[in-house]
Amino acid sequence: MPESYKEDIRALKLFAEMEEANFDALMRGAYVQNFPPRIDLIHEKDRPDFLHVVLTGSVDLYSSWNGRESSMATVRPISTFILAATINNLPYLMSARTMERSRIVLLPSTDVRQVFSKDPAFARAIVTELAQCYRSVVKNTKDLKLRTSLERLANYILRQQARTGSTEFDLTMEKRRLASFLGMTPENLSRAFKGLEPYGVKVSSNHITIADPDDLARFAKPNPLIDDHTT
Amino acid sequence: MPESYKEDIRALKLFAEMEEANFDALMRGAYVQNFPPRIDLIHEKDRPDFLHVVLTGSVDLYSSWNGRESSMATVRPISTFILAATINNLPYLMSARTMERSRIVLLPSTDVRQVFSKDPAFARAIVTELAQCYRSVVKNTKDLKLRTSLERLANYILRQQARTGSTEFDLTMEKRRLASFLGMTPENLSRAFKGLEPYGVKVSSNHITIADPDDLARFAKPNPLIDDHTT
DNA sequence: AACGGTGCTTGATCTGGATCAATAAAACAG
DNA sequence: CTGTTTTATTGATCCAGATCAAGCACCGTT
Repeated sequence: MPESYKEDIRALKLFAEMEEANFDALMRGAYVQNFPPRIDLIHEKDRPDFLHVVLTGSVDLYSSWNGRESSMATVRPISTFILAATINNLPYLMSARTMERSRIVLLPSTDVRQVFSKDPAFARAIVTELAQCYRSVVKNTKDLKLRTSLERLANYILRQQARTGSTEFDLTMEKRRLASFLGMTPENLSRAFKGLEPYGVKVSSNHITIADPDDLARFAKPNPLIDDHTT
Repeated sequence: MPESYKEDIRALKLFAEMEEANFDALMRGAYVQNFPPRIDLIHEKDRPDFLHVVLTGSVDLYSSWNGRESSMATVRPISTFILAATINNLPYLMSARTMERSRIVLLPSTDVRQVFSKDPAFARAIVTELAQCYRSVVKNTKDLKLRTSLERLANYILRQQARTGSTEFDLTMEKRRLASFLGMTPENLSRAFKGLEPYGVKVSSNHITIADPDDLARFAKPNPLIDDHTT
């Protein structure tokens, strides 16, 4: 594996503090792979053979039941998925597919578990990471249970504004996937965008413009305990 | 603190493997408290002063936004809440109140974090615990996004059957709280119970009887990746 | 027993969002 | 480029579930 990839991975908080020797051991079994768009990487119920690290591109985590399907989260560079299954050696709860052309590192699960059990710094880093993941899912559940779909969309737009630091941005995923992620149908997302026009949200194709963020925020009532995914 | 409580706590997987000295240090700062029903223990947004351990009774974790409220989970003996906030020293995402008379141990967060950073066995146990918590919330999200309210209720009843090992049992919480937990209104829960009658579910007051579990399961289509909260 | 409070149920109505259907607009393959 | 497939939009309709409004059962208090 190219040295520069290793540096990218080592830069992650998760791997930053661990012992050099252990990191090397992890990297020895690792390999990189490039995937085209819409390729299934893992499938729920499978056993966690590898811990995945997204270097470029993006990955959609989704779940299915009884013929229905729902997008659960998007993984963007540089970060890992799905850590919890790997650590506890239990079946994946979600499937993963590339959203675009993506470069992904595969770390054998057995290696990860082995290093985890002998490197305290790595174990502690995993704790922090998992705690953050847990908190993100809780926030997402609050979003789903406490808000209407229009409110969820409004807050999603405000989060994107915060992320990009601009009142104008492009959607990072196709609308049907955004709809699924927000727990609604594509038709309804279309109408929801219309429903936010009175609050100054303009949509053309996948480009969003927010005329007056304060106006939108008065409607959306964003809350760090739901919308700030950094804490 | 009575010695027997310490033993109860030590019996938890979370504390079982840690060094004696560290466990003692944790227990030195700990104290037990008895709470009447419906007492608020912690409030979302507060800082995590204590890791809580429920010894007896039960605790409801709930969240609020914009005047709305929703039950997120129930904590039963013997287990801890809310670990993630304590470890990362970040504000609680959920509030907690006793559902009935409850005995609860309070462990100062600073002690927990201190022991966490010097006891590898404890750190590893926390990883396992957090990974499990994470997976539970993901399962809950799948339940919410992939199922109708009737299906959620049907699967909830089947989970209770599995938990109690009997086709007859009493609901462990009042119906209004169950409704909130399942993401519906009390009125709708009432009607949902009626809607399950054709599948052999009998309800009288808070007592549930399942005439034919297979019949109910054919409708509910339970799935371990959503309904088995032990893995 | 009478009282007031709270939670549960039931009916009537309303509405947010899903579904169905049709068209338009992209994205893609050959 | 052309035809094909997928996605997005829009309108019409439908339905699950929320809300509103009584009435009822239960429960602890006096």
